[in-house]
Amino acid sequence: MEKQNYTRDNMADLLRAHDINPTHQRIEIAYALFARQEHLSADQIMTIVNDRHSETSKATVYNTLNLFKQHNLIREVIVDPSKVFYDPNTGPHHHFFNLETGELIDIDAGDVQIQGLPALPAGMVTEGVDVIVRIRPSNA
Amino acid sequence: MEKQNYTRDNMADLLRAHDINPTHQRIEIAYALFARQEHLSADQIMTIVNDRHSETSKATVYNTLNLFKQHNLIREVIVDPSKVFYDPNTGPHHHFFNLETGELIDIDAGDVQIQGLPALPAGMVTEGVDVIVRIRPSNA
DNA sequence: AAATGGATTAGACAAAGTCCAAATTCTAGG
DNA sequence: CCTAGAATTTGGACTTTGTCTAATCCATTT
Repeated sequence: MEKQNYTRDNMADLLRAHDINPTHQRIEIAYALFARQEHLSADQIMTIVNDRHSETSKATVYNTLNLFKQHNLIREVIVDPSKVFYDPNTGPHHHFFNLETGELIDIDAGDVQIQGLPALPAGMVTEGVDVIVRIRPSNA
Repeated sequence: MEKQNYTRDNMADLLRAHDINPTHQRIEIAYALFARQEHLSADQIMTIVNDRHSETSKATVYNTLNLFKQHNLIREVIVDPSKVFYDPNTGPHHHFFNLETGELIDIDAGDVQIQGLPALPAGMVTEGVDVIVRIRPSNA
C-alpha cells in the first residue's frame, strides 16, 4: 500500500509527478520528510538537512515547504501554538496530539465518522475537516 | 440560557467565581471577550482595552489570558498558524474556520457525534477533541 | 560560451510571545 | 491613618517563527 523505500531517486520522481522541478535542496527536504514519515517543523527540517555540512538556507526551507504544500505533496498541521508541523501524509487523516511532548500521531480517517455538523454558511464549501484529539498522560 | 448582560460588575463576580482576583485590567480583558462573545487574538484584545487611553501593557494581556485559561474561564483556539485566538465559550463546541477571512464560527458540540476513533495510546487520557471545518467561498 | 530564467542565498525585517527586574497597587495589622 | 509585605503591572529587552528582497548562482538552450 505505502511505497516502502524512499530513496533520493524516488524523491526526484515524486517531485516531478507533482510538477515540481527536482533540485538538490528540494530532494533533501522531501527525503527528510518522507523517509521518516514523521511530522516535522521547519526548524527540525533545517537541522536535519544541514546536519553534516550546511547546504540549505532558511529561506529555501520555507519556500520549499510552501511550494510542496501548494502542490499537495505535504500538508500543514496546526496544533502547536508556537510552530507549524509538516506532514508527508496527505491522505485523509486526523491526529492525536500529545500535550506533554508535542508529539503527533496519525489517525486514519477511514474509520472515523463525524455526524451532526450543521449546514455551512451560505456560499461556502468545505475545504477539509481536521479532528485533533488532545491527550495527556493519565498520571498528570 | 446564556447570561445576556455582561457588565463590568458581572465580570468581577465571574472572576471571583473562578478564584481570580478581579483587578482593573483583568476586568477589562474579561469584559472585552465576554461582552463581544467573539474569538479574539491577544493583539486585538490589546487594541480594544487600550482604545481610549493606554491602560494595560502587553505583558499583562498575555499574563492575564494565560491565567484565565488555567482557571478554565476561556479557551485557546489553535487554527491560524500565525496567532492564537481566545474563546470565551468554554462549553464543548467546535469551529468553522473561514480560510479567506480568518473568521471563526462556533459549532455547538451537542449535535456532533464522532465515531470510530481508535483507542488511545496506553496510559493516556483525552483532554479534549477539537473539530475544525475549514471553509472557503465557493467562487474561489 | 552567452543568454535566459528559475532557484538559492544572506541577512534585514516583522510579528507573536516570553522574561525579568523595577515600580506600582492592594491588603491587613497596628 | 500608616506601613510592611504580597500581589500585580510595567517597559523594554529578548527569542522564535516566519517573510522579504536584492544579489548571486546554476542549468539549459542555442
